[in-house]
Amino acid sequence: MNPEKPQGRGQQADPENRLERREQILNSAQACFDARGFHATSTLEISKAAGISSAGLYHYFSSKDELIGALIERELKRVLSKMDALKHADDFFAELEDFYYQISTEELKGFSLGLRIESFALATRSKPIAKIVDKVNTTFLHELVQVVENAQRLNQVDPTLDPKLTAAAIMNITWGFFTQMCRPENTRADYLFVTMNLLKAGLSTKQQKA
Amino acid sequence: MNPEKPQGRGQQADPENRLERREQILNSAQACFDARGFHATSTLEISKAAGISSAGLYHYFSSKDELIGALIERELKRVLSKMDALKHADDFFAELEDFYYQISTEELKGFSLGLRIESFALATRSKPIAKIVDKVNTTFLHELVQVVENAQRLNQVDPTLDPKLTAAAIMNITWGFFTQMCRPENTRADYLFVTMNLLKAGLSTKQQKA
Amino acid sequence: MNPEKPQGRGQQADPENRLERREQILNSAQACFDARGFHATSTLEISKAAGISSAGLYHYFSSKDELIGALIERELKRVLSKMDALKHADDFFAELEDFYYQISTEELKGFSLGLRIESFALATRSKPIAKIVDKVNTTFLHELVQVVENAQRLNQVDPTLDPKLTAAAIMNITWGFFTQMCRPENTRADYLFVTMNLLKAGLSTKQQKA
Amino acid sequence: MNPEKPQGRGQQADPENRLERREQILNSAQACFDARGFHATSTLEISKAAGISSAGLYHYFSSKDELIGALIERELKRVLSKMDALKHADDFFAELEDFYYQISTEELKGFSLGLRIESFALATRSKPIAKIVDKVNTTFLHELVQVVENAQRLNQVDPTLDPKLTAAAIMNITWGFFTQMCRPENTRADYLFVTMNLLKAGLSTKQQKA
DNA sequence: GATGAATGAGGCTTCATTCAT
DNA sequence: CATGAATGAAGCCTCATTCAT
Repeated sequence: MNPEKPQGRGQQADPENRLERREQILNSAQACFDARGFHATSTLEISKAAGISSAGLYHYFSSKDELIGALIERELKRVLSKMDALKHADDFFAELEDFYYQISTEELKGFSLGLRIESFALATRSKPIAKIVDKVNTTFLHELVQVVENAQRLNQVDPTLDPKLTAAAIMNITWGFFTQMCRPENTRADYLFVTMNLLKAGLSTKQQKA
Repeated sequence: MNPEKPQGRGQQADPENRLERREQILNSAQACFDARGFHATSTLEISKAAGISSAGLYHYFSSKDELIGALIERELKRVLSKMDALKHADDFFAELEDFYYQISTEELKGFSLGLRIESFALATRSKPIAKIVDKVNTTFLHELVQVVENAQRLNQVDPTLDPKLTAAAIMNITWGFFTQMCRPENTRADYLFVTMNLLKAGLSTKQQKA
Repeated sequence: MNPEKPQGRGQQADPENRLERREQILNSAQACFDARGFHATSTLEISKAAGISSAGLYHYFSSKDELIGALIERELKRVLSKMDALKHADDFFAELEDFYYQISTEELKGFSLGLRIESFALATRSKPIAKIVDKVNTTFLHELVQVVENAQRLNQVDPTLDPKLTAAAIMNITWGFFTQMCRPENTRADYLFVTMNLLKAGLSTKQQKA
Repeated sequence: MNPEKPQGRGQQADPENRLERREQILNSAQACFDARGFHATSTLEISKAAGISSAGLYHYFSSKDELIGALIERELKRVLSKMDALKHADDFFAELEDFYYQISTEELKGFSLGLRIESFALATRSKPIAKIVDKVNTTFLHELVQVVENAQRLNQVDPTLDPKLTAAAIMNITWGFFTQMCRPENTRADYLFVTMNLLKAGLSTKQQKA
């Protein structure tokens, strides 16, 4: 209203601006959570990191839990975007390995592995978070089904396998990999190798009868 | 007065008594943690559940973290004791499936799966807990190696496989299973099936060359 | 509603207000400490006396120790302000006697003598407090040097004396006086007399050679 | 009673033994207090250092405050014993300087200077401790009077001075010295020099009219 | 929309002391 | 006399959230 105070890029009720700010806050929050975990990070820390007042946070998120939920959901989108490559992969197993590799080195710039596990743990205790985590998992699983079907079309994954169960198998082993990668004593190379071996042995089209 | 309950104030010349009491506290604590998680359970709750004063807790554990650590360690022992069956199994895969089955139904009367995941998450944030979790994992892995070697001797697991990497593969998939079982939407039967299939396909002795 | 008391919740755009509130808290804290000592006064007592919640205290001071430190520092300023009179005194010894008199009757409205001694005792045990107490002492000593130099210029204090050592002597005897005044059985008049005599005998310009 | 359990040097109701044990406890307590101060030292620490149970402590002292009181009183005796040398000194000022020197280097093996100040501070807050500290001071002052009278007899201290007031002056300056010595930034040599100078100037027999 | 102040509730821990044995 | 266990009371501090401006 006051032309003398345009405050940066405008701060009016511009709805786009609002979303942008929200995103910034999520970024700051993610950095804090990554560093110290959900529980150990206070809303004050987050607001400071985001450059707002602690009350300001509540204009964008109605509670800390909501913020965490939003973060988990956003993270899903980020991961899903990486799945297109998988869905249209020519070499399914190679692409999958690359996917694991990226996630475990956090090249995805998303959640740290620790936060991923923490989300799961949190879901055990908080209904709202549980809802979101479940939704994320369902979506992810659903995508995996498509990935599997594509790989079956290419005859890289055994076409006789049930796509849903196969997706579940991948999900299973993927989370196992995440879990193990959380402990720094575990060597990534080894676990990546082992993980892929298991998947190849279990899923790939058997060629012995040719 | 009641020789079965020499508790209350005063000295129990019996050093065994102390350990027993400690164990009782661990039990109460486990129940609380199982119900509400590590973070949401207060030391006051635990002490109440254990029938002591809040201060009394600190005669047995020097901090909440130590208590949690002791619990995690105790849990390891419980699980390890179940591994003897695995080590001397005649039918490795059948026994393993039973092991998973038990753990996922908590027939082991140990940690809930949620707590297992929570331990992992906690380890990411707390050095002391990390130490204990790592120790637990190392021990568990070490036992798995022996389990694998036995299964190889029986020619049920492919003898050409490296025992250590194979144990890691089992570890990986086991934790994946735990993780998935934490979400009630996931059907145990399905995941158990999928998990076992993956392991059988990946590890069992190939007979195609006969 | 009352423009004189814009307190309560909400933002006081006035940054001065914050300092004022801080000062109020310091006043309340000082009263409590004076009455019961540093250790025996709880943060709750202080906050009640200041009319805030226990948590509110921590908006102004990050810990009880910091509060104590701030108090000690503030006290220094109060005392220093009284030293101008000394620095520009026409009759050094008379002015000094008055200074002692004031301090020992707490006309300075500052720390009670007990608190002064307690600060010293605390400094022996707490590094942060030690730092502040040392700074206070150094400043005080430094001022005393100037006081001495002025008195030497007036030929009331022997000009051949080393100003620094002389200041130390005054410091020494001053603290001795404080200490003794803490015990109510000691008569102020006597000790004031004794203290001044010692100082006069030790410091004043010798005239016997005239 | 049981000849099989003579427990070291006998533990029967031997009253002498009791006193010995008490003394041992006082020693341990003093060490703890010296290291951490009265407040920061817990009765548990003391009992551990003394090699008794925490309940055992209460067989010898009815409370922590009583223990502290006993310690302060014991300390007085130790210091008093060092005053004989002063009372019969040939060279009063030299002997006094030595006395200061010893105390400030803790060659007396008694209280640290910090504890001395702390005692004073404590006396401001606790009636029972106040009583003891006052008694200690009175006794000490009384002894000083005799010391002064002796020095006057030797014509080293001006015989026209009132012995009581003179003793008070020494007391004053002594405590000032103690206080300053508590802060490590203050050089002992300087303060010792200054202290002695002040005393000599203020108290010694004036010879200018000879 | 934004803020700094304020807070109720609660968390973990410590301590001096007592009691039954 | 000696002890280990037990505890009530309290202490300091933190946090998610709200309110007045």
